[in-house]
Amino acid sequence: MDSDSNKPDPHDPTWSSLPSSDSTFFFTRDDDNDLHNTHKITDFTWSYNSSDLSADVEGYQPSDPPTTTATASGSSDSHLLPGDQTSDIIPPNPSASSSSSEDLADKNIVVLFKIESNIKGSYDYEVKKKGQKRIRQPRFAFMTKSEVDHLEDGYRWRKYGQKAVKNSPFPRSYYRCTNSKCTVKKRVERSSEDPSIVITTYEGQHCHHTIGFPRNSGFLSHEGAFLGHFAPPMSSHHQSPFLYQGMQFSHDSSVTRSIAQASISSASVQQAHHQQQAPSDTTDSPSSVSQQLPPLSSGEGLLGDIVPPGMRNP
DNA sequence: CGTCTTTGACCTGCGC
DNA sequence: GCGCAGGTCAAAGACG
Repeated sequence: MDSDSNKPDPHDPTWSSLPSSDSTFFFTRDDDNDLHNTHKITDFTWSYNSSDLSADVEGYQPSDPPTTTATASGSSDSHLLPGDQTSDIIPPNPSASSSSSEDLADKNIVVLFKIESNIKGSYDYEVKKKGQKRIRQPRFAFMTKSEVDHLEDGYRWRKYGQKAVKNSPFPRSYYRCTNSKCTVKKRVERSSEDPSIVITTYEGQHCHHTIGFPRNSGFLSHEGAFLGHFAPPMSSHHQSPFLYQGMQFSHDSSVTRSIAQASISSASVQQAHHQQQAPSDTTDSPSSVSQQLPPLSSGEGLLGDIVPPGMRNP
């Protein structure tokens, strides 16, 4: 019964589903995880593909190995309704993060959230469009406290649309993976309630590697080197060095990698920002985010490219 | 010249 | 059927 207490129960008043568009649900817990009021790191990952639904959830503590791991699994063959799917999914254990909430609040990072439940109760639903069937793929959304709207995640994206969102002063941007064989899309929008939070929704799964050696883009060159450390080949089942982040990837979910990479990118930005704001603050845990990353040259690389000039140290 | 962003038009689903 | 909102297309322009 203990494990059930961590499941989002629609009848449990301590769990709530934040309103969001379409069929996306952000589960949070009023007593501990109010995304609008707290800035906690609660890193966890999801593995999700067409034949198997599973999730690895890990509480993250800066100085300790992951203390909480939960796994939920299911099968698309079971024809679960959306509610059933999400109720099978175990969100991060609030207690695992609460022990370090003071430190984590300083990191100024929000993470994230899984989701996905498909419209109309079907796992994959099809929509006829000009004689063709369009398959709506599973979606994953997460929230990141970031000043950067479009979080880098190791893939190249082409923006194909932007729309104003009702009841929100911030537009929603639509991106598509630039790989012609890849159908992954993502939406990026800012929370209307907390403009510092970026909501990114991925749809689909990459069928290719991240960008290892991109074109002559300064950012991507650094990023490629960065991801070269972190992103295993899709065929690899070795443990990812992302364990440094308290994350663990299961199977081959490139979407999961995208999410985690974006989260780390954001974490790096926020960490840089944090250091810039309080350069003399040495009270951070020695295993804070940036210190767990492979060394990057000072002011260069990922941080140097992501962080707006105004945020950088001179 | 290739790539990417912008942006108005268009398409689709849904509620009334 | 109509209107609204979300999502997508594609032409035009910007940029390196």
